[in-house]
Amino acid sequence: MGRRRPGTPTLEEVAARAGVGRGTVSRVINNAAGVKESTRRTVQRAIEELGYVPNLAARSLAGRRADAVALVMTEPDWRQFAEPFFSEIVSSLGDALSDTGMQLMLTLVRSDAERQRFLEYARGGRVDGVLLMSVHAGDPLPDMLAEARLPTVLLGRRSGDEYVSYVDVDNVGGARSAVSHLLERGRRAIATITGPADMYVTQCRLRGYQEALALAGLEGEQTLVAEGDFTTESGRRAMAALLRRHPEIDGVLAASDTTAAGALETLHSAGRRVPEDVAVIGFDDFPLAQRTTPRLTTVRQPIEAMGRAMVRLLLEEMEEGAVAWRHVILRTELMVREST
Amino acid sequence: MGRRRPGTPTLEEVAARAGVGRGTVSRVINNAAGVKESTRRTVQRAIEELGYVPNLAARSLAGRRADAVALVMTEPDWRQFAEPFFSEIVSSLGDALSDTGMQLMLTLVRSDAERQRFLEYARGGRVDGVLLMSVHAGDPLPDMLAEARLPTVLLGRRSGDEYVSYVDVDNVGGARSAVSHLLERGRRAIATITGPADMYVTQCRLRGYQEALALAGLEGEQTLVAEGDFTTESGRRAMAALLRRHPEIDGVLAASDTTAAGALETLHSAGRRVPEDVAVIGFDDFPLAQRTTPRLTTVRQPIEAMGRAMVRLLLEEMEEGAVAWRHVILRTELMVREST
DNA sequence: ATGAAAGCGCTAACAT
DNA sequence: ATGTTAGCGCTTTCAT
Repeated sequence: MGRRRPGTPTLEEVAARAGVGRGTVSRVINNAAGVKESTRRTVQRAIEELGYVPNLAARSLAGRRADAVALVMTEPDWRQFAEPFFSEIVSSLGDALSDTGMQLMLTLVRSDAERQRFLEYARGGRVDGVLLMSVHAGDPLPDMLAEARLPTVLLGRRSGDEYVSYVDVDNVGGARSAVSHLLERGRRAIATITGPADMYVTQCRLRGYQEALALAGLEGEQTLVAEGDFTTESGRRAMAALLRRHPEIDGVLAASDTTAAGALETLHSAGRRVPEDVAVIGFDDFPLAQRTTPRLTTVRQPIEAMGRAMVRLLLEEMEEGAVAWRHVILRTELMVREST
Repeated sequence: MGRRRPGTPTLEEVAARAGVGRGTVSRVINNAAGVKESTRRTVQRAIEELGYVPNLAARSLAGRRADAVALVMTEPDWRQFAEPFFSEIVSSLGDALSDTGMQLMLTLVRSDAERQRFLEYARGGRVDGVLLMSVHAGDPLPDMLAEARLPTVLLGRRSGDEYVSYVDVDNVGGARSAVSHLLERGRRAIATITGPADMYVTQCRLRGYQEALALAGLEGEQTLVAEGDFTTESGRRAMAALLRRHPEIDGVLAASDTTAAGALETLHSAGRRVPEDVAVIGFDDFPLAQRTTPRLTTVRQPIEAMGRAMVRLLLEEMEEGAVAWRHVILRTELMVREST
């Protein structure tokens, strides 16, 4: 195939035009020290006049770096994509990366074939590191990347003994404090709508939920637990099922912002008043959902900090050549807004 | 910075191990014809044993192609991201590209700085072509890419005389047939919730809406038009405003699936029955929304075909070196499901 | 401070 | 059918 872009000036032509060596031009475009101010300007003018743009393939080859990192979504059905959580994370990663001069590229891995393709792409040196979102328990991609010694950082972990570098939040603690909060306010029939059962984050939050109940001397009933998948629709469905089984429910811990929104809709339709009859706590509470269905209490995840931490870990791994894994667990915070 | 991955075997080492020349190895990894089956296997064994992976930077440099295309979102506030339409398009692009062996990478351009960064990235040869989604009227990125002679295909156009290659649908016709359909069923007070006013797609659909009314001898009132931004929330808000101004509304044309969903929610809350009191038609109707709020009639966009067409145009431009622009306008289809 | 030169790992054209 | 060779455009010593 004849994919090519002819007529692109090279560094050599710039050097010729500026009457300097190629090394000097290289130093100029990389802002390296040790170039006389006057020559720097001469070179810069030549660059402008020729409309020179560095060839990144050549730079990669010579410099052995890609100046790009991939953010991979392995979500098999990626309705997750639509989560405000997801876009907030992407935003914060973009911000954190913008200082480093690296490009962030999103990649979707929906099948084994795509997983393989991405692996070749990454091992081929097109990215310097990989960030992974929403990893499910059995996902082999982190291991494949680790084996290839590619700097890799997960958002969340696949299990309690995850080794690959990750940034996670204290999900057990977050869930526990949310449920404890409800119990202190006198709620007794507290249900929970979880995320996908094969995600560690789900298990952690469930444990927090159960621990809080146990602390209060209550024993969690299996029928007060409904599985969702972080979407609004799953929140609606799960809430409806819970109400059918337990009309007496007076508190709910939801897996996410959007799940909580779905649950609230169903509660409203069923004529329940919120929070008078039923209090709902979810993880995070984004502006859009707030406008629709304001809640008073949420478990807040420090999304900005999560993005920054992921980038920091990745840079550290890149720096030293992926010889060690690092783990960061950030605190969640129970956020209570006073009703107005 | 010490970003590097040492110990990666090269093609040369593979050649040595297999006892062949580098050319032969190159032919094998590229599945080129003209290699004896026995040597091919010898080489393949050497590749396996060494765990060889081609260096893509070197390949790019020598072959002058990146084997990757970027899908760029320029949406300044990218709640669009959450649209099923968006994920469907990405899916169809992924499918269409998977045959070509090219990587699809999503890129977000949220600011001028990011626009510039992406431009350097693309001009630097990291992608062979660029796909652009949801371009607003004044977006300069398509022109910048065109000037750099980068194969580029837009989804939708910035105006009626767009020149850069694009794939669009017949928005005027789609909107017109939807409104005509409503008129034929006896509706008279038909409102519309549009997309952002600075998008050509919005103007086209509005024109279709007005044309249908004019054909029926009605004159469209300005107050029957409300601006949204494709989101569910904007659908709710706009519908509420419309109902306030025109309680007699008996038909609505919505900008999208999600906008329609929002409008339907508001209608339900207001005690209106759908479609007995008010009929709602939107562009597209995705499974998720269907479950929540089934509608009977939609304007269907051929999303699969749109993705395929975009990839085809891009490949053609790449083939010939971006010497011509191509435009494709796909038909929309009014889809009437019989109520059950 | 700057120029010259040696690669980086691959593809493709040219030999054989 | 396969080996050889000349780049691709840049970064990075090493001289000067």
